[in-house]
Amino acid sequence: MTDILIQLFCEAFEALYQQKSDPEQVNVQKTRPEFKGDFTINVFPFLKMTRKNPQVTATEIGEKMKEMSALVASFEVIQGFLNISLSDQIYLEMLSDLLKSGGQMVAPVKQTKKFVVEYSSPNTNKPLHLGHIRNNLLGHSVCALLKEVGHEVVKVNLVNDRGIHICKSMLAWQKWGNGATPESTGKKGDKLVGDMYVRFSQELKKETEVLISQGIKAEEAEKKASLMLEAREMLKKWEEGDVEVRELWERMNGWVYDGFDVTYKNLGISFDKTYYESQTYLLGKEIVHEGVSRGVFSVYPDQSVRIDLTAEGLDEKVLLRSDGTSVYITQDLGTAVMRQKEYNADEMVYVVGNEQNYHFQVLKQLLSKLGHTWSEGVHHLSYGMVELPEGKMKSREGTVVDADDLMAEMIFTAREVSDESGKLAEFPDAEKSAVHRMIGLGALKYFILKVDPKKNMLFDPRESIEFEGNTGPFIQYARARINSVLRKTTEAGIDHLKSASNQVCPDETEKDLIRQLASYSDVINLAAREMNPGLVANYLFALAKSYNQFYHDHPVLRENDTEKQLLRVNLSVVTAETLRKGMFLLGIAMPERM
RNA sequence: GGUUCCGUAGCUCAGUUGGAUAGAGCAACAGCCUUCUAAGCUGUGGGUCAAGCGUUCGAAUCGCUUCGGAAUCACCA
Repeated sequence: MTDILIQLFCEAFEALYQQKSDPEQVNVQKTRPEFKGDFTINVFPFLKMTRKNPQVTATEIGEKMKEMSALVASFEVIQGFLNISLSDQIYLEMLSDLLKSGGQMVAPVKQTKKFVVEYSSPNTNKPLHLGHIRNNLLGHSVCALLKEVGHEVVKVNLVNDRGIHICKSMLAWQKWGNGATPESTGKKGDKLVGDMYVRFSQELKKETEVLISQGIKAEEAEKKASLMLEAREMLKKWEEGDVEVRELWERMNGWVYDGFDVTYKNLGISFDKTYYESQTYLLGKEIVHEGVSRGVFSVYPDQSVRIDLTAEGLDEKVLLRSDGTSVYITQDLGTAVMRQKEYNADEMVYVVGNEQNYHFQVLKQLLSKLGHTWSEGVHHLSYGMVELPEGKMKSREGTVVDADDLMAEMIFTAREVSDESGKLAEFPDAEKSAVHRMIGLGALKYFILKVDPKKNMLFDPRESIEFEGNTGPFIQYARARINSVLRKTTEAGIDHLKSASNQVCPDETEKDLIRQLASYSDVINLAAREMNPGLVANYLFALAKSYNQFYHDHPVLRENDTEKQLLRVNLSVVTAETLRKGMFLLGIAMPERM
């Protein structure tokens, strides 16, 4: 819609002043409610070209636009703002187009690309928590958005399955696990392994406290503790391929994956491909060695490999330890190169918390130094931390919010609220719990996704399970009510696939709804470009709110004028579909009734 | 100390190429169900957009400075 107006404006401008106006400069926005009109164009940027005052310029352009197109019904000029009122006919056409396309279609981007998006990236020493939830929801939604606008998307997970952390869990299991398995304890595998990790930390703490009391410094004590030495020894054995260690490692990681699968399934998250660091960590070394031979990286006297990035505003970075082992960035270098070889992507997106901003700056810089032109497409989708009302989550203080527990609580609360209302009373139990799930998870997902990804967010458990106001269930409810209306109109034999005739005049509320519905495609495109699902969430909330206002005083079934009734049915159909599609892009399911 | 990000109503957040009198939700208060699902709708109160200076027709938005908060600057991941 705005595209058409911009074009019309430019044509009118050229016809009037024999000069071309830059379409980029044309600022079209919704007219503020206190003024008459539908869309507003600001003429200030063009005054230098017209050499006339704002009032005259806007009036002249307005008149020309009206003359050139039937789109413009009338206009008003206030302080350099050209407020254009569109004809009723246009609104009916917009609605009819939306209806014909089967609800909502998103205009594809001009240039489609291939994206590889990495998200989730868990460690196998502890269960998924609230922070992972934000990551997973973001990754999932961004992928859905990119696909929706026409890009090709490969969703990948990179599991950090090796390293000292998992050795700690393994060691603790050997020492204090008593042979416990998920089967024998009935515990989820990731939880069991997580418990072992906690146990290790506790025992290590005890040991270091003893050492400290003997006068050894804290840092030293942790390094010298026998448990730590044992863990390191185990890591070494792992790297050497020790059969016993490898077997235990595979067994315990297997438990973790079974546990993760359950959590992912609950959350509705999936991947096209899963990478494991154990299979990729060696690749980075080769790349670093190659970099050395090409003079990109330098070997220092202590045999460590480094690069000086101070000229780029960064610091000196170690790429290989003096003992020749790889560090974090070495691995990421390897996986990036491997992944690019495999997929030849135009864009490589990493959904990773903002604590790693520096890391990704370095990674991109290194890839570029190595001569990989595709490093331009490396993009760190950095998101803010999730904090609790009492502060940051700290595993030491037991304030970490477990993903499984959180989901279960949300669903439980949904059940309570639903049972209290009695709205699903005559539903079979299976269907009821399915709806409770959708509501509970809808609340959780929406609560997290509505916030701008790059900002830190506060997760207040009390607020997250609210089902009123700007929440997921509010939007689900709006659609469930529409469904209810549509069921009844269908029963009454009203054909909602027929467009309303052009005899009807939509009122302001109805026009407002149509305008919002018509902007869906633009919103999705913007959200995809910015990789910001929050834009979709806010749009859907505003749309649901507008529909609720409409619903309140625009009866559908009881409307006697059949043309008006048809218009309202059509509005309801398109709104319901828009809400459903939009929420789908956020990974949120919509109950038919609630 | 260097770098990056953030600071908008009591609380949580919108506000996207700089546009009219800065908006929602929650919380508070007052109304609306014999009428398509009240998980809804309507209204009231609530602001020095952290502070200052600058850029210009116009700044929450851009620049500089200051204050406050966060992250990071590992031979951890």
